[in-house]
Amino acid sequence: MKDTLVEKLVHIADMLGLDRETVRLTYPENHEHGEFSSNIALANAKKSGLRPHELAERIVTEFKKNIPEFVASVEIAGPGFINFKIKDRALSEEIVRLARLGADLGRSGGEAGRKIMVEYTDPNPFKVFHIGHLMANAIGESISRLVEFSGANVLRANWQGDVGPHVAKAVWAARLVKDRSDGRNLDAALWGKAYAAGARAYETDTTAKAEIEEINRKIYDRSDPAINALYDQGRQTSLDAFEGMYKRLGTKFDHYFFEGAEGREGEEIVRAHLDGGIFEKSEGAIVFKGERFGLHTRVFITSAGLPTYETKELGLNREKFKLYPDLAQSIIVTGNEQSDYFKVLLKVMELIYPKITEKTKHIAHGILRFASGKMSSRAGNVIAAETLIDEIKSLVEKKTAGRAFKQAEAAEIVDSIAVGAIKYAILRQAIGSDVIFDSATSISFEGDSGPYLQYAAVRANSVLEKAAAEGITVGPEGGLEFPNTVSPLEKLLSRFPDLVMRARSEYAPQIMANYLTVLAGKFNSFYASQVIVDGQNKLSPYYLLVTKTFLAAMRNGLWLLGIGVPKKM
RNA sequence: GCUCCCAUAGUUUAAUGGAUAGAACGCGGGCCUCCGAAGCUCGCGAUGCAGGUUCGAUUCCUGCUGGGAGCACCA
Repeated sequence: MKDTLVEKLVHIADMLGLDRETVRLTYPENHEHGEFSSNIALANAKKSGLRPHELAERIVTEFKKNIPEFVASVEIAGPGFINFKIKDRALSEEIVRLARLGADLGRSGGEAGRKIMVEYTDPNPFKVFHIGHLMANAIGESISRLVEFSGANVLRANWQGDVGPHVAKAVWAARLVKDRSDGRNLDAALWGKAYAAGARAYETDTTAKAEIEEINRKIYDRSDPAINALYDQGRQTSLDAFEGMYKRLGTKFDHYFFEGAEGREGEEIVRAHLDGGIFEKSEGAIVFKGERFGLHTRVFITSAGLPTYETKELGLNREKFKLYPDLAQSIIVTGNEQSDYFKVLLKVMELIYPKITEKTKHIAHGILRFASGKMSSRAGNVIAAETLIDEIKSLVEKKTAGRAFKQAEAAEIVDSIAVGAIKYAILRQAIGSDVIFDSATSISFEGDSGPYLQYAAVRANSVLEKAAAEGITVGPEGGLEFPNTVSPLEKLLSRFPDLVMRARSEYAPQIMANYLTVLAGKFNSFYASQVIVDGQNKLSPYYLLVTKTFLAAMRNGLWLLGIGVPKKM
């Protein structure tokens, strides 16, 4: 319906000599303003030399010459808005149409054939998978799924620092621990502690600092068998632990890139452009002077001859397009503390390989902070993702204590609710600003929360199950009885496919999160205002059809946020 | 010091330059002999300050105030 109206308005805009780019339809907040609204007359009044109201009248006159069947009325309101009201019957029929789409509701083919890589999470082996990684993962996964729904072929990528000073610090400390513990291997948590211990020693102990720097070099050139063995074991242990976390979060990566490999590729690029005016030598290091572009200077090769993160990333981004020359877009999700760094990197990339750079997009997110409670962030205190999830899990367990679940399904339900609660808290607001996660009060499972959405979906599912048990059919497509007036639920539900596209094009999961919250509220009101499953009511099959469409929208909408719908809760 | 980002009810936040700034938590009322009350329903309550652009500014521009981040061999 929206597409048909836009098409017609574009046609009229062309006829009247208006800017067709200004043709946009919005959903008015006030339902008295109809289902769709256009400000085209306001936007073009000045250029056309007419008053907004006069221009609106001309447009409406043209529009009425051939009015689409589903339109109930067209009115000019306020300063010159054109408001469209849709027939209730047409909205009901739209719900029938959406119901037929089933699991494909919201999918479109606009980006079919496009290959898009999304890089996110990026934890470093030897260090803990912390809540920053959790946040990046939630956002990156949701963006990946939004892109996937538009028909593109998404390649999920993970970029991990398996070499560098942080690794040397961990290996240095691990060596000492191993000497004292019968040569037993360290698990992922101990490796995380080893890193922290090594990092402290590096700051305070000059002997340790020298040893760590030597280990760093040995890791790069793999010259010491004992170090190699320790390093290989630690790397694998960390990566295995990360896989467990991805499974829990519902992410599966297609590609793992490592700094060890890309660093060598990056070095070649830097050395190849050393005399080309991009890089220069300074104090023994090779640097890029960004000041001439309004940026800052960054080191690419250290005075010790080792590549820095920037060089490794230079290799990485070329490698992505070497692997997939037909990549249409490369999206990189990181924390916003890297925003300025990325500006420098993208400038260097633009100077070296402009075509790749055009297709590369950096998305920056904020950090997860805690207002109060035992997880409130103290300086230098890194919170493991697992700690947060377990904390929320225990809250969920308390909350669900009164519910009778089978032992086997209880664990799955609690995990689904806990992860859903955390993901929703991250995705409900605009990417880029910090998420304030108050572990004392804000993890309520009421109102604006993941569990609220899951609850509405579970409830809808239980209604449908009851109908099936009572043998009431869900909206037979021929001879379905429609109500005279449609509820706000159907109106909102009909926007779902359009909202998915908007969330995708703006890289904004929060558009979906917000929409689902309002939608769930409308369903809850719908549910409260009449009995849906009622063998005596001729409208019951229609109500069930609306419920079915609602559930499909919730399932797909929550899936786009990376949140599952439990069977019960 | 320089650069970037942010500022909306008590709190956490939404709003492709548009109409009466939308929610949630909290607070105060009402609703379970009816499909799951983790729900529904009614009420109170907000655009940091000063200018500018515009028919129209939470949104764009300038300054100020307050907060966060980054700025040479870390990632």
